[in-house]
Amino acid sequence: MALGSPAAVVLELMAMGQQSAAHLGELLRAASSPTQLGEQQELAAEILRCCGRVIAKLTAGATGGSGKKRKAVEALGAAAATSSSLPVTPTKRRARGAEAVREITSGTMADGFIWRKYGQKEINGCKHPRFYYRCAFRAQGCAATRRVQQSQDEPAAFVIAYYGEHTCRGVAAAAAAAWQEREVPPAVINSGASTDAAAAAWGGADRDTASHMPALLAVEQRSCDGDAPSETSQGWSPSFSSEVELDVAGFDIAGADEPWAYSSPVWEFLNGSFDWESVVNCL
DNA sequence: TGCATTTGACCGAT
DNA sequence: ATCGGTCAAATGCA
Repeated sequence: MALGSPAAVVLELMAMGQQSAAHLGELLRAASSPTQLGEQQELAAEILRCCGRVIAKLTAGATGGSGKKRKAVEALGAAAATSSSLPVTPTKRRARGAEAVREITSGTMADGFIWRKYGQKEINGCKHPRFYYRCAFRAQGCAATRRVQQSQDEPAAFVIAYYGEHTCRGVAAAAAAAWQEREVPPAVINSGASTDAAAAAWGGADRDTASHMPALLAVEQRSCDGDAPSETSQGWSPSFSSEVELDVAGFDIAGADEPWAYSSPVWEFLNGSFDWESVVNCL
């Protein structure tokens, strides 16, 4: 299945849905009374099953998918097994082993947010290094960070722990609105090949900067003052300058000429303009 | 030349 | 003392 093809888009969306449903299940378990629990849990489980069936169908129907890609898909399915816990107020230096706001296992590093890498560390007892990212809108006061660790036994999977809450959603949403007003022409989907798991997880380019546009950001909007990203010098200006390559949930978008211009099948899905007919034909 | 990324150093927690 | 998280100078790329 070609990366960026309609079927790939559906696969990606289903994985996102599966992840969300799993998270919802967690929340329900925590918030519901025992009497409500059964029905709500069943509903969440039903969503998971539906997503799972679509993913299974698409995976089975995929032509010539590499082993690596398959693994990534499997890992996405495994992402349903997520856990959430207590919120943590970010401090300058996080206490070792401090609990993440959310921790997931995913076949992709794409999560709809824009991250900037600020560190990498070899961790005792881990084959793979650990990556540290913070939100690209740190200058606007967004304190969200995440820690990415390639899974020991499943190289195509990444354990992603999130710390702090995003307060930059309003910025991204405003940018999205601006984009829609401008009716940017269709962007080019970059489906470049990748060799290692990390690169694959980024959808072909091992670049985290400006790579994951707010598919999720636009869903949940929260205000955050500040305009375009502006932090500079020693690196806190997100790289949405002239030639931006964007990647929404794993699909690279090249050719946008606006800092916040982005277009992708995933985005089309989210704003309701997705071409379902092509998907049906594809299947 | 300006930018993002890399990587060794630093610092706080255990 | 050790380990993990962050900082920031050095480096590389467009």
